[in-house]
Amino acid sequence: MQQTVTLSQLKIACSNCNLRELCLPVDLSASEMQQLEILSHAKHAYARGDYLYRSGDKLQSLYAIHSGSFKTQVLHQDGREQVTGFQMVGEIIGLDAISTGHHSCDAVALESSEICKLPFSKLETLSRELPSLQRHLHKIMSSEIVRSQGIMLLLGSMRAEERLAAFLLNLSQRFAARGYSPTRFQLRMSRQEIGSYLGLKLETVSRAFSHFQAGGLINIKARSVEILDLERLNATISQQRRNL
Amino acid sequence: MQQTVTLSQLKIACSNCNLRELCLPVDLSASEMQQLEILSHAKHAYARGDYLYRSGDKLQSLYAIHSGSFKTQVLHQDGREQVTGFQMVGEIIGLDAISTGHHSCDAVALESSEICKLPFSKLETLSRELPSLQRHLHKIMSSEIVRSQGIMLLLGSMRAEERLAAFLLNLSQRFAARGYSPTRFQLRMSRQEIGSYLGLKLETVSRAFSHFQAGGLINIKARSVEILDLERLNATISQQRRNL
DNA sequence: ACATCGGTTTGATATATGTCAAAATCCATG
DNA sequence: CATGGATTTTGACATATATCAAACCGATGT
Repeated sequence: MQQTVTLSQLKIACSNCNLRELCLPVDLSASEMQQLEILSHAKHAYARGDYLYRSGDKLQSLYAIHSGSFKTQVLHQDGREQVTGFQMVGEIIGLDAISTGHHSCDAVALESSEICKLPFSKLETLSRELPSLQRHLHKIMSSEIVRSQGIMLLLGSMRAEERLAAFLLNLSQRFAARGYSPTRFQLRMSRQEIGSYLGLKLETVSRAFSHFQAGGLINIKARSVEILDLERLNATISQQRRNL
Repeated sequence: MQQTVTLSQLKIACSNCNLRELCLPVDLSASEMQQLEILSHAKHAYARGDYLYRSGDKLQSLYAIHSGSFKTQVLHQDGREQVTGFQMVGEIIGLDAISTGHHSCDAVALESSEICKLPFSKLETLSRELPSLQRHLHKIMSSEIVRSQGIMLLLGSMRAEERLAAFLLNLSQRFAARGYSPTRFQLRMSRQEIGSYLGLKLETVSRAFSHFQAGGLINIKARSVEILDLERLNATISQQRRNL
């Protein structure tokens, strides 16, 4: 017999560990809830620069970011590196390791951060019993696929300033979704890292920022950003055409 | 009571529908096998240029390519398009739709092709009962994530000829894995499409091909490719450095 | 307060790739 | 087998972004 819990109870359970991405507004029995909770009790701290995992590490867990932020990067043998994403509170990382059982990229803390580890084998077992968890896991993975389609579009067919505008707008939305200001925020990453992510050199990133500033689109001083004109920033994308 | 089937039986079942990616060398009971088979009986034909699905279409199935090949592409509102992948026999497409319940890209046949539809809801139900199917589904999704990391690296930090070399080598491996020659094959896509995929203009693709040909790395005439020097083609990548 | 060090901005110049255009080739169709 | 439209190749030139270098700035620690 199932004793269902209310949505608010569930939310409290979630906010314990801030599993924004993992929790769904679904009915779960109390015992199911408990099962879910055992997944996410341990919390681990990382300092700026710490590796959450490295390419080649064995798959153990997925990682829910409880606070702080991370970057993921892939390294080519010759030392080239490419930042593949910036992750913030509530996002799940580590999905790359499911494919081979070993991570295919590094995850590095951009600031002091806390992580909830979600042992993957437990997650798999549990998601066989909880369809809504299963569904959600699938959605998280699929979202990551969709996200990377967006990056491909960006890298493959946008020019420098369009890329940077897209980047800023994406951050803006994600901050907004977390209840922070969509127009004033701190960048957690360097120009170099932004450049790597966007397929640009750091100087190009810097110049594009300066240009946006000169145009009155943003205010930027070092790493603190204020978006002054979301409208025009949006219009920046898809203005300069480049018919690939 | 479970009556397990042998590996070879399973392979036969797979080769029916060529679900290279979907089937695992695992023990399944005969009834489980039957369940799996009901997924994959229908086969559908597509002609060159036909859409398998379009961006916005509702998620119905995942699609296993039984023969032929496809491209996937995302469209930006302004008409810009980016090819996000070329898929061939045995590969599964449609994963992008799981996230929102609607497809986020188009899938277009590059030649006459046949598709096995795998109704996603059945796949989800079934994978709750068959852990090895569950695991495999997860692996397929994760592989797609890993693949796109590779594309990001390519688009973000390689130069034109490196990209094209990586592209050719990737095709070569995939043909080899399917029992075809790794050194002689037909391209199913135009220079334009290759360019879109690699973030280059078609002229640049053409020039790079010509350059490889002049260097004795490949023989290319229209869409038929012969790789003459896999070694040096490999070395092309990671030679010209670009420290992003 | 000062020195130091990474990160950022800005300038001058170089270069890879895009753009435009024309010729060559391929392929489908009658 | 011939024709015409699409695709591909090649050339000349333009341009966005990289490269190299110097100055600037802000945080950190002495």
